[in-house]
Amino acid sequence: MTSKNSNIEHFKDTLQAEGLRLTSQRIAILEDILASEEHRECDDILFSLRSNQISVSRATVYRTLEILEKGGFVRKMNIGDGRFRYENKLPKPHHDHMICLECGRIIEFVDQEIEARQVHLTKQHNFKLVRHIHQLFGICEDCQPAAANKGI
Amino acid sequence: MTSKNSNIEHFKDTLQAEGLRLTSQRIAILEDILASEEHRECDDILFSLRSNQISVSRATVYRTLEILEKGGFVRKMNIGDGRFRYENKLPKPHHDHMICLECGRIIEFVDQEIEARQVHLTKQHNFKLVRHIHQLFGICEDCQPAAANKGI
DNA sequence: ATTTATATTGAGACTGAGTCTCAATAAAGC
DNA sequence: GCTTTATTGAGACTCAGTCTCAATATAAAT
Repeated sequence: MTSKNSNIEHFKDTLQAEGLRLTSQRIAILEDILASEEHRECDDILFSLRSNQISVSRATVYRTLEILEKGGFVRKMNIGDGRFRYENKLPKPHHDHMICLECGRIIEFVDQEIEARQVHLTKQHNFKLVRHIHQLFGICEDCQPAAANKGI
Repeated sequence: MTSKNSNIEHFKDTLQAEGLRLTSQRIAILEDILASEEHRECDDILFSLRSNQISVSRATVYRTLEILEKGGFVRKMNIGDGRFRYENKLPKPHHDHMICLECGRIIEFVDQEIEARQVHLTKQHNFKLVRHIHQLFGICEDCQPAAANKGI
């Protein structure tokens, strides 16, 4: 609980620095995200809150996710299916994602060689690298038998 | 013109193989895409056609882009801003993109080391790699003075 | 503890990219 | 040319996400 409370404290500081207020909805949303290791979309978070008897509007979830993203609490990601996913960013070092086209499972990966090549390549073009997206789409181990049956 | 005609022939074959028809709209859309090296969204293509006195509906552009993508004539890409871009894929080897956050300019790149690492990493997870997205976001050479003024 | 100023919330209207419907039209094969 | 059936265009529709605004809640001041 100590680390959870320290996260809430950190959040409170972030809000104060922006002249924003600490509300019960914002705390509930942050706690829900801290308690999950998944890459969830807005409605997943909304339904998770509801399953804990916490009623928050969809608009507030979106608004809070934006604040959390800016504060570095949450990572917003786009896997190209038209909906954004959000993951708890706090305990995690940088990583990218493998995404199973069959089941949607997300596997995290990092590779220092790739990271280094990115820096090298952008320098070559005198391009100032700010962030990157690297997503590997395919079929995860568990889905390969099923995918083979469908002829994929 | 020979290569253009051969592309149209190739398109015709692709359509026939699927029981689809060669229409003036489909040809016009393909020709417009073949004539451009840019990464354009649907409306860019629509307006480009209109500027050549060719009237096609937005629905037909979307429908044709889907056929062209499946046939390997066009690459559909998502840079995370909510709109898909389409690029002429025919003359090009595989590449990924650097995207300027200031001006939207897109620089293409390839790196064999990165390609090899992707294969290696997915093998480690027994993940069957189908395709990937690798996008480097930042500030291009031309925009760096302007971006510096804004404090980026 | 009350009051005050103002940030936040919820409900639902709205937006915008992209998809779908369906009657009218146009390819393709005969 | 005739017939069959794929295609088109116009606009309705979808869906994720944003915006509006009156009602409410927070934080600071008193």
